[in-house]
Amino acid sequence: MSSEHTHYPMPYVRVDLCVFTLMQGVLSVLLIQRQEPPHRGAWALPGGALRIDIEKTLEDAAKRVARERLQVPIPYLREQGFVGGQGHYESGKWAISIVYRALVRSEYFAPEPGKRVAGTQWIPVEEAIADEHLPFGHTGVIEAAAAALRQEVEALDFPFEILDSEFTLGELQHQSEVLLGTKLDKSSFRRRLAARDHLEPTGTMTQGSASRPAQLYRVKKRTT
Amino acid sequence: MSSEHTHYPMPYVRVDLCVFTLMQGVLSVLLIQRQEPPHRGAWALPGGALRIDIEKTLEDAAKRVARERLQVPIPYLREQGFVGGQGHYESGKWAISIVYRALVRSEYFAPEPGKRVAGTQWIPVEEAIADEHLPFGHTGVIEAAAAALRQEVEALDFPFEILDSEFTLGELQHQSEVLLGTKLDKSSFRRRLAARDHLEPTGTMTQGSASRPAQLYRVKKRTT
DNA sequence: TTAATAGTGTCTATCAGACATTATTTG
DNA sequence: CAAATAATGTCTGATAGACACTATTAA
Repeated sequence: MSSEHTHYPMPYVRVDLCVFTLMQGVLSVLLIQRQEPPHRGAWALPGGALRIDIEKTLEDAAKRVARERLQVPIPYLREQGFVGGQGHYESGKWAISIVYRALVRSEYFAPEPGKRVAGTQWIPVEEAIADEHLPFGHTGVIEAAAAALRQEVEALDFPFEILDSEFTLGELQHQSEVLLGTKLDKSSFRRRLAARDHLEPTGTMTQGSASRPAQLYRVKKRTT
Repeated sequence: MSSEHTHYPMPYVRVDLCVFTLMQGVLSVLLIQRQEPPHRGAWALPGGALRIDIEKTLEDAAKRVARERLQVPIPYLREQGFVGGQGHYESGKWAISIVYRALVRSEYFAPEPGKRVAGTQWIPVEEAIADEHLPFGHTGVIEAAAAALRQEVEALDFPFEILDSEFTLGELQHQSEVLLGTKLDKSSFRRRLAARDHLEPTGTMTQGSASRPAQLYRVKKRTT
């Protein structure tokens, strides 16, 4: 009896990135303009073929995709999910997309069109979701990824990666507000944060801020 | 310039199932004993190669895997996630597992060893998670899937699929308690349920129960 | 009657949001 | 001084859990 995995044809496997940032106070997602078919000229999530000949993990692949397509290194990668099926990428052909999610600081993450990319663009998530024309089912992917991100922020299971290593609670609150798209109450926000017990004061304060100095905090080292 | 997806070697792609049920009041997961290498003889999640030659979607693949390996049809499939990398399935080789989660009623879901399966077994989730010897990283997969399932139940975003089409609130609460592994307060459970507004009374009551008859409920049709 | 479960009401602790107040800096 | 933000306190409304109580059936 033949082994179960002998010589079945395998699908085309891609790794796609859903990279979010805050642009002018709005949660935005990074799209690239495709330089190659299918959907040449269209805007879509950055992604690329999985290269099992040169990498060992899916996360490696996601990082390489960022380097190649966007010419920047990428932190904060989280597994988002998968989509696929026959005709997912090219008509009639089988393809699977493995999707990773990221959140970056736009000051430090300046994507430049790389290999097979004609252009890059941050577009507000709400616009992206409203745009039914995104290829490869990316509209749905972005919607799901943004929901997952916002749920993290609401639970204060926060991607602290996008702040400096030391930050004030005011800065943290502001980031959260922009990510969620709503105002938060200061008192309540701090109470909830304290309950999570993930932060600790550094002992030093901000200086020269034209207002009262604020305590700086850092993320506690995990005792996992 | 060559197209981005020409002739890269692709990984072996599997679809694995994390099927849960309630056995004797304990949340349990279905394992199969492998009849083929790798890990011949070991117990692991049921799964199989993606067959792009005979199916069109990943969900189709998951359903076929259930038919072939377990000889039963499967309802309630949810996307769970992915794992993979070099050596994930066979030493040195690249493989990806697409994982679907399911919850079934053990009275109606009687798996029988199918193709390449030496045996099937329900084992309590806590035991499975404690067992570090499960191959293919399935320990972690089961842990994540059970957490996702329990989160659904806690939020009363409930897999009503595992109940009869008409059921009492007592039955529903009992199912939830077993899934979560904790007792719930009746009054509070009903209040939260009412707030969700997902159920409606059928108008008829249970009969012959040696205790007070209970109102039967059904799931409201979604107005999505 | 008792046993069993259904169904509901009440009390309380918790917690998040609203809002006020005081503190501390620069200009 | 005013303007700005930090930091904290207080009140209130919503909600979940604990618990009690009544209701309705079979045996």
